[in-house]
Amino acid sequence: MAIDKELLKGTTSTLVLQLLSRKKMYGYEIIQEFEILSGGLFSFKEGTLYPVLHALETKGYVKPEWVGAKGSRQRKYYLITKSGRNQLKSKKAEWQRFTSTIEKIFFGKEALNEING
Amino acid sequence: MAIDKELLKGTTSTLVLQLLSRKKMYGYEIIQEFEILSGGLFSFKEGTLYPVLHALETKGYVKPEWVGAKGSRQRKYYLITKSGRNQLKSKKAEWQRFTSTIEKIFFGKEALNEING
DNA sequence: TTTAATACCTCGCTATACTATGTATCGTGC
DNA sequence: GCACGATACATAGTATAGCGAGGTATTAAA
Repeated sequence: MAIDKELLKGTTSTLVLQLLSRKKMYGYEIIQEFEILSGGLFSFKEGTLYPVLHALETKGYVKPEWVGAKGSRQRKYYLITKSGRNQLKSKKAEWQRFTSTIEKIFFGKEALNEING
Repeated sequence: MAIDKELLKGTTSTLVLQLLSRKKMYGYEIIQEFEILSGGLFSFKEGTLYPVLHALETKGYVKPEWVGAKGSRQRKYYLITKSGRNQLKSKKAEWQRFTSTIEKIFFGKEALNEING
């Protein structure tokens, strides 16, 4: 298995990193944004997202930043790190290798993004 | 989650059905064929494939057929059923919806197979 | 005859995503 | 003022996929 087998199970962490690569966001905001971006096709549940964010933090890919006036609602914003950007780039490349291969098997042709890209 | 969440975890069953849609095959042969088709990018382990084949059989998507002269090596060939072909078609469509969405998020464009296909 | 490849199988482990639940703040309507 | 839904964080328990490790047996090659 030259490709990370985890890719088979999910792209959750990579999707989260992708969103954070554009702007810092807080958990609840990420959940809503995915709902919109996917056109309702899929959504992240809280029980999925928060542990993922904590795991990304542990690995040093994101850094949290509490924002909010004292005594008011606190929002935990996450910022992607340099290491996180490297990880994102690597995982997206892996995604393309994986999907290219699946497309070839499913539809009997080279992946279009290799022909055209 | 309008899309089957299982897709996030794996495309294994669908890949197996895809191979069986072309010709009947036996387990060990499927493992070797995937190794070749994926160019060594990934492979199915026996601990994964055999349970998958049994699950597909339980669902009625494939039917087993023992082949081999009496007293000689027996090979358990699997044949895809009509129901299995319907499932395959449905799952491949689901795969395309899913990857289109991910591509859009990752690379900020409509999936190429929608633009060109 | 020993070894590697072929060919089938199952048990237990790990990791992911989900459900359910808990806590607390904020905005709106009455 | 307060009830209620939306916002915002979090964790515990559950289900399941894929894998590692092990088992059995046949066949071919050294």
